[in-house]
Amino acid sequence: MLKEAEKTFSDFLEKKDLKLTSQRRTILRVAFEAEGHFSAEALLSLSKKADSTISKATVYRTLALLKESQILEEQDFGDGKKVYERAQGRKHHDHLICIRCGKIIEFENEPIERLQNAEAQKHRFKIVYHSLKLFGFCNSCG
Amino acid sequence: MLKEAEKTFSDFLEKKDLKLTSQRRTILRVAFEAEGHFSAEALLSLSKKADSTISKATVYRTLALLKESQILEEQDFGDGKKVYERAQGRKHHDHLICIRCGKIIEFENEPIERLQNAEAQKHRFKIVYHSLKLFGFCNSCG
DNA sequence: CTCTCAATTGAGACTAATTCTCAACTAGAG
DNA sequence: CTCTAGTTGAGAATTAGTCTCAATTGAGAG
Ligand SMILES: [Zn+2]
Ligand SMILES: [Zn+2]
Ligand SMILES: [Zn+2]
Ligand SMILES: [Zn+2]
Repeated sequence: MLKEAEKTFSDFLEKKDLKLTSQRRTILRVAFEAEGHFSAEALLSLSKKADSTISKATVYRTLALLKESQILEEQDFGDGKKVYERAQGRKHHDHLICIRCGKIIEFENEPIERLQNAEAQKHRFKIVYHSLKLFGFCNSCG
Repeated sequence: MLKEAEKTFSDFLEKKDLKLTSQRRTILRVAFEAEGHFSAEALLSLSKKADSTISKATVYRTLALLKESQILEEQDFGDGKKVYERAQGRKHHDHLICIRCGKIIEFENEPIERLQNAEAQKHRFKIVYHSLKLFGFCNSCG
């Protein structure tokens, strides 16, 4: 999993004449070890544990590259900071977000995806990406 | 339309022991005259034309109240600032957003709404609100 | 291995949307 | 009219994210 992502990332960087630095390598690895959805701030803090000299600017810059290479995906759950999650090698999914406890539930729903495409077609619109978020109360917070 | 909203707003304020001030009245009226999706900044600028003493803080505070009373709905189309649109008296809809020209297309899709509810039920989750945004290229930007 | 240089980095300044503070002001009940 | 809790404007504060720039480094050429 990580190996594949490293390959994807180095190919991506090479294609853009960018360099695979030790900082970029570290941040990618740390992002892969992080579970679920993590913020830039959390990634910075975890990355510093592996290499205390890694800076905020580099984490943000690297996140942009990981997003562009589709290794990570950016999500905005509406709490003022963006979060990221692994995308490469995973199926697309959407989210249920509990507005009381913050719990995130992921789901895959092919029929919805198909209807979204049909709706876009109706407007002669080409979807590049989409975001479906259902906010409310989870089972425990109901 | 505006009359109904004024009634909703004054009832809402009364129920919360808040006052219907001239600033709040002005901002509500200006929001109703504004077409489509507008930012807090745009609403401030329009409100100042009606009453030059209205401040940024009051616009933000009033927007929060209009949102809470469900007269307006807040949207985040991902360009760094939130936008608002009339909600009272309108049907729920979701959005197609062109990532080249910024055009917003609204659509209503009952089957998708039903599938969302079914998906939530599957997780014993109570939806309070949701957001479905399809980003891509519109007809003209294709 | 060394040279070279464009790409990269860390530190911290900066940006911009939104929120907060507080003293002066006012809606509206009585 | 009076009283007072709620409201206001001005600008400071907050904060996620971006930018600047001098020093550093990856990696291809020799
Ligand atoms: Zn989806
Ligand atoms: Zn997810
Ligand atoms: Zn919807
Ligand atoms: Zn809309």
